[in-house]
Amino acid sequence: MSTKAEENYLKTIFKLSEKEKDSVSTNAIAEELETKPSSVSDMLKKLSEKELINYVKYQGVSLTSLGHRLAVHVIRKHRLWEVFLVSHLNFKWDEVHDIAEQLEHIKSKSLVNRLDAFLNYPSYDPHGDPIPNEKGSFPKSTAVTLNLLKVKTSGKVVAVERDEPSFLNYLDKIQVSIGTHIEIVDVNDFDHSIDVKIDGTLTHISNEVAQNILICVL
Amino acid sequence: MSTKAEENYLKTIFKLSEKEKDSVSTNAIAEELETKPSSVSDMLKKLSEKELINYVKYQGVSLTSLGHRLAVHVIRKHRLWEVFLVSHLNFKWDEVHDIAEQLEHIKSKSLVNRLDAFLNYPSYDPHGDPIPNEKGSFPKSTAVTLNLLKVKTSGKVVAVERDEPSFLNYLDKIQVSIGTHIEIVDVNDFDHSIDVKIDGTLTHISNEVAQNILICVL
DNA sequence: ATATAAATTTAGATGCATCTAAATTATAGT
DNA sequence: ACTATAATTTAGATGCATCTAAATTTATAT
Repeated sequence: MSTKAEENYLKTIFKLSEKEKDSVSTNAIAEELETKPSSVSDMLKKLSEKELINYVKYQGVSLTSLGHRLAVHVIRKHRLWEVFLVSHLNFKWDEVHDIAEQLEHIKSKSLVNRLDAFLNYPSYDPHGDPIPNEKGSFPKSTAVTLNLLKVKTSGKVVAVERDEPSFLNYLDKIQVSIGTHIEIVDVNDFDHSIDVKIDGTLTHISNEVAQNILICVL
Repeated sequence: MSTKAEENYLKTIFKLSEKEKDSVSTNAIAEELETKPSSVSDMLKKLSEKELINYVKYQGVSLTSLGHRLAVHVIRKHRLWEVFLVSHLNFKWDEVHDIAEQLEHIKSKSLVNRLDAFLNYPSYDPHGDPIPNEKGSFPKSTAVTLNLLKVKTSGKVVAVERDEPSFLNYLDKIQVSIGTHIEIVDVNDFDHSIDVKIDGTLTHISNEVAQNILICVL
């Protein structure tokens, strides 16, 4: 049986593995989990003994297939609970992350799958993140981040890559949500910020924000 | 902030306080929580320092008003989640206790109250146990345990006092559920077992089982 | 009233998850 | 190739929740 801390480490390693090529570094994990590298070392040793990660000292880590399965299962639970909180308890999309962080660790063979059925097998959570099915496979998506689009192209927001209320509240303010249509009007070569048209109104968006908005080009 | 273990101790002390007159003993808590009396002593010291219980060494404990509030709040969460599991996720009444034991520890200012609203402010959980409202007050009930009824009296099952699947499955088998009408046909003076009529069919019930079925006399 | 039994607490240990400080290993620049 | 710096690991400590074994207090029974 896995502890809450172990599950959080696996989730983090999974997340970092998507960006970084092969192996994930101790420091990267420490930063993501807001803990000390020495604590990470301790935990990596334990996860390695449980055969949840491949770990060679000083060389970084990767998930074993067992670890990968567990990580995906925790992510599945997190995202399904987020759907429940938003669609049935009327939470806003910036309020659900912290609660889902707790709910994702509830252990029950049937709870997740019944919740999934109750919610009608959703494919995406309120932030547009894909929800793996019971077998662990994710729905396919061909989205690109907003900062990569060329002038005059346009598309629909399908997901955002950050959960912090500060980010989500900013999106609310500039009227960006899942499904919003965005057109690139101009790209600033200096700071890579962009001018976009959202619902007919012109808005200026920094590169950092654009990097965290996923677009499906039409 | 209270830990899971602390909350479980408070819940247990609350439960035992209902039966026992004034104070609850260390051994009683240990037995209920399936732990050692020495572990209980340790925890009582901590709960006392946090002013959640009144504790005098060797004299047993009682909840302070702060401890009482916290215990009732955890019970509220437990019972609301049970309602959700049965009425929306189609769990059976013998399957929900263990999951609710985990869900009751989720911390969020608004989650409980939103769940309460979503469920339409239920007054009783699937086992007939009263659900305290946001302020902590329980719905009134005038029920008595089945073993106390006289021959020829009858009433409706309003609650059961145990959560174990073995007990609940037995009730399912003899067709007893919340709302079932029961009539006392005969009382056996020797072992205090009773003959009852349930839905027209005669059934023999042991005193121990009868002690755990709550009846509202008609 | 006092010995014996029962209940309770203390002392000392364990496992988990974390920390700080120190030691070790890897990496990058010249 | 060598050294400075960065990354990582080890050593040793802390707090939590638990345990066993031993000591202490309370209750009981003659």
